[in-house]
Amino acid sequence: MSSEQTPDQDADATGPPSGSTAGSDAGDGGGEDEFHAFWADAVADEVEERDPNEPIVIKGGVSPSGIPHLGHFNEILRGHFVGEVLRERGHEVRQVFTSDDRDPLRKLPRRLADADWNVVELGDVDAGALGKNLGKPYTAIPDPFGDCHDSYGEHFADLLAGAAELVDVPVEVLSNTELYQSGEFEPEIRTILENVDTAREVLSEYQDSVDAGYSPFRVVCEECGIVTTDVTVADLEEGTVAYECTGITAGDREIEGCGHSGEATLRDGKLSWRFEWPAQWSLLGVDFEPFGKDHAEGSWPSGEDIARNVLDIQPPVPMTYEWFTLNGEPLSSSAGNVVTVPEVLELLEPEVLRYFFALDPNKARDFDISRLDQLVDDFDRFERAYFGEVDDEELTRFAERAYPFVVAGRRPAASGTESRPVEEVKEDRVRLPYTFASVLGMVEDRDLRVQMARNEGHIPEDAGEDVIEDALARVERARAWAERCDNAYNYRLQTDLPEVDLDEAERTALDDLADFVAAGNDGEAIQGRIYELAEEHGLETGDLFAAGYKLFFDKTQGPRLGEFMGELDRSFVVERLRREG
RNA sequence: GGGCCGGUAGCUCAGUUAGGGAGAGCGACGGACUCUUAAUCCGUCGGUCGAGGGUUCAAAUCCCUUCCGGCCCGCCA
Repeated sequence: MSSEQTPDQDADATGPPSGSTAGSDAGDGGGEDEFHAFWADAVADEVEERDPNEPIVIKGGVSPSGIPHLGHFNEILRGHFVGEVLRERGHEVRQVFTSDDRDPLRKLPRRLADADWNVVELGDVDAGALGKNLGKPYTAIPDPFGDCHDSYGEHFADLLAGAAELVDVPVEVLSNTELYQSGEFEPEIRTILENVDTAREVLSEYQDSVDAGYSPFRVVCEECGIVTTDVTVADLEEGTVAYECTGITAGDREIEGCGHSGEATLRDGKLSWRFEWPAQWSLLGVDFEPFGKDHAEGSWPSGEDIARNVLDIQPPVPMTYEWFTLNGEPLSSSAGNVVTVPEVLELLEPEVLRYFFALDPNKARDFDISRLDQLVDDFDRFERAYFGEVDDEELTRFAERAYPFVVAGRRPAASGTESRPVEEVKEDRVRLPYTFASVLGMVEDRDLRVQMARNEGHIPEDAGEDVIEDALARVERARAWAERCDNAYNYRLQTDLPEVDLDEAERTALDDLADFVAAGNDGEAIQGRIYELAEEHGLETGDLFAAGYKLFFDKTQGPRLGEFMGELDRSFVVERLRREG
């Protein structure tokens, strides 16, 4: 489970899959542990050791508290890779994702996103109306963007599911609220309430505040709608509880209750998180669940205990993932340090993003947008390693195993819930180096981009049209990256003559250069000629280059000028050098 | 205070499962291309493997201690 408010998690770390780290070295299976180059295989081993029933159930979950961001994708993609490995081993796998949407809204997020991922500030919606819903379940709060969804909770759960589909991970989203309302959760709630003394005893070992008055079940007040905690069992046989709406504590502030006293059924409330999580395992038969490191020392140990000693089930195989940072800072919805999946997919291919999550979950990583070129380069190298083109044994072992899962996601089939793999491994695929792609992004013309790529040997002569099209797709993304970061690749060939202020020597030098270009010399020759002309006209080379850059890019720096001009239409270059248009 | 996870080159990271050569990419620097101008190619530099101790013929890897960072041990996810 990932979380809602806090600096959200994300990183990765295979936690101590129960078997691997701590515990079980003493166990039976010594010797059968195989080395795996891909962590998902090691996790899959552990899942298989449980002798799970088919289908194997992999779960994740999150509170739909606000904009789904990249951190939440640990929850989805870590499970996805394990699921894919298990499928490959012949198992039937069901990957579900609970929207923990009966959780109460504890504070208003600073920013929201509409159904099309447009991020808006809290002030752009009716914050006052939204603020009246503190303490109420997400599914009991109106969609802040009007009627696009039935509730706040559904709005953000839907965004998350949509984002998962963008990276070809189909997840089955289950609403907690529905599980409660439909009565599906009742058996677990009953078991816990029937054994409430044991339940308290178990949890009290992990939480000091648990005393004889603690109720694992909370009720949504029929009067004011908040999730209140002052609950006592009235008649378990009838399935009713009594409550008094005394309010709840949300972070540093108290949400006042209305004081109403009433009775409610087991469908009208929710289990506290520490019980809800194991109850989900029980109800859904969960075999594997990844979670952020915040849970590793908190709710996981108590959940495991509750599963065994209150619900009498075997807890799932756990996996802790480390959180990652964004641009060197913790992800934080409140501080605004978040990036969404659609945003990221404007900058790189889905498989590169999937690759990021295929790396060791146990290591905290930084998702640094200013250096995405490095991530993409790493992915390209990883890809080449799969095809045996990299002299690196370790990387090759990892790539041979993980690459097919990284490039091949799944999409729902036309009917039913079965999914199918997409994106076959393509051997003839051309990947333009990312920074080179951003150089191509300086020009608009598609044919010119192709020609430049061919000249540099990045596109083979025999490349088919579809291969070229695929390769060019990266140019738009690299272009978007250069613009977003406004970095050394953010130059744009100016279609109209920029305003330039040149001195006499510069003008004559440029005129001479125009003649040289007009005579049909190629890019390399032009590049050389610039140096000669600078000398002949008593100019600093830097000044002449700057004049050239000014003419073509309206900046004082740019890519290798001569070669670049050599790629362009000759008459255009000549005209531009003569400041004629 | 207790616990979990990390710490390997300027940067991003492999390598720790099972002890034996300290590695890659990028960057930087140098060079080539008539050329100081971010796309190509060649080369070089670059690390007390956070620190200290122990075990061992041999430790980045195992053990102990310790420093730094993140997280948990309240709430909540």
